[in-house]
Amino acid sequence: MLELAILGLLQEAPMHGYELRKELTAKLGAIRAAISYGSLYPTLRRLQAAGWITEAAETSATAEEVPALTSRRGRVVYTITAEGKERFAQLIAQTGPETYGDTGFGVHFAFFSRTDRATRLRILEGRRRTIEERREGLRDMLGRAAERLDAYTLELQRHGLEACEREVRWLEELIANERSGRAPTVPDDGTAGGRREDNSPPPPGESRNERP
Amino acid sequence: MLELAILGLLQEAPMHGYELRKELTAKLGAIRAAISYGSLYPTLRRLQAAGWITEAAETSATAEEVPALTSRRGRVVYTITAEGKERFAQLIAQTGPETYGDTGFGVHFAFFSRTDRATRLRILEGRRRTIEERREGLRDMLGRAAERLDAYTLELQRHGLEACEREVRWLEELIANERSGRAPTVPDDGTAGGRREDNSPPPPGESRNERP
DNA sequence: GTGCGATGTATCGGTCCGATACATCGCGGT
DNA sequence: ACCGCGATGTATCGGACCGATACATCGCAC
Repeated sequence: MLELAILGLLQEAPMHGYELRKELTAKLGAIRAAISYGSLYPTLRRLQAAGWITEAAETSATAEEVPALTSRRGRVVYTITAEGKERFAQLIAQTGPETYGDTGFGVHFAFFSRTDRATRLRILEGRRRTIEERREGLRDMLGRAAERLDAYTLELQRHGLEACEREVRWLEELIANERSGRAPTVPDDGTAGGRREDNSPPPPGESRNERP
Repeated sequence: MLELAILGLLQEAPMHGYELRKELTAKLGAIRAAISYGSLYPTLRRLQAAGWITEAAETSATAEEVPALTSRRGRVVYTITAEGKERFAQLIAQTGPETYGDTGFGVHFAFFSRTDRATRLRILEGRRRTIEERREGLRDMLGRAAERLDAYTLELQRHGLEACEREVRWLEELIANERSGRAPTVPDDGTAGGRREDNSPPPPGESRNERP
């Protein structure tokens, strides 16, 4: 999952680790708290070893006049390679069970503007199915097995059930929008008129593989 | 987290691994999908090594007449020890930052009927604070940094923000109920009259440490 | 001039997951 | 009468990710 997210972000611009973490946190803020460096750096190492990204030490730009002298450990800037872009396209298009879990779905969704519409629909529907199953499980629990659980556990289930129902409704809307070829619109937060009409996702057709 | 959940469940009855997993999944169904055996068995081993639980192989009850002959690998039943109960009480009462994360909070909440009221309040308020901070982060993002993000990411944030707002409201209700000494009541699902008036949590005072 | 918070890179131990393997039991289909 | 197959049941292994920790530099406020 981290691999996908990193590849996706580096496609927008080269970055160093710290910056990458901040962008990651911004983009995935709704999903997970913050990515740990204990995950980030080893993953960057792995991606570099695989050839998906290259790392370049940032030197003082002019020349290496004073190399020693408080050996400045410059920032390491990571850049995605052509193979990395291919890898990203492959990862973003392939959907498995983990694509529909909370984290997996969130990461995929965050890169929907780089995903073709067919895949977007596949993912949204898979997610809906997953949540519907979770919802049914909770409903069963609140029905049949209710007397085995204490009041607090029951309340937790109730709250979880409600969250499931809301998410299914949200997904329905997104799916309807996708089918009609529209951008994701805010459902209506009281003030009429959408948020902004530019920066909409690629109108139906292509999406990935615009030239570097 | 798993440690706490296992100790809590075994306090209700001795169980073998498979059963434990099912109960765990039932009790925490609203929080996480299902506990992996790859976590469960190693944790059980660890708990046993620490002396919090004991494991007893289940033999055929009558006698070991036919010991060989398709060596029946009986189920292993785990039982909590007195030290284990102490450990549970300690874990349930101690609150740290991880208590307020999604998983940590869910597990603690699921055992609220074994938690004293002061601790319940502390946890609910800590959780509220955590969610409020997440909410503020999302609001900032949707305000200041909105133009840097694409429409899909924005929509994800919006949905996350709404979830935060709902959870804060839910927590407010729970906190108010705790303060007034009432059990968690269903907010009103249309049909008047509560679900069931028995099995309410311990009225104000004691809660843990009822004799075995 | 000095402390201190933000920036920045990096490792280590530990928790938990997903895939996999293997064995038994009861039941329905043929 | 037999067979398969899904539920029950125990267990391991590699890998992903986290939290704590360490260490160094920069800019700026006091």
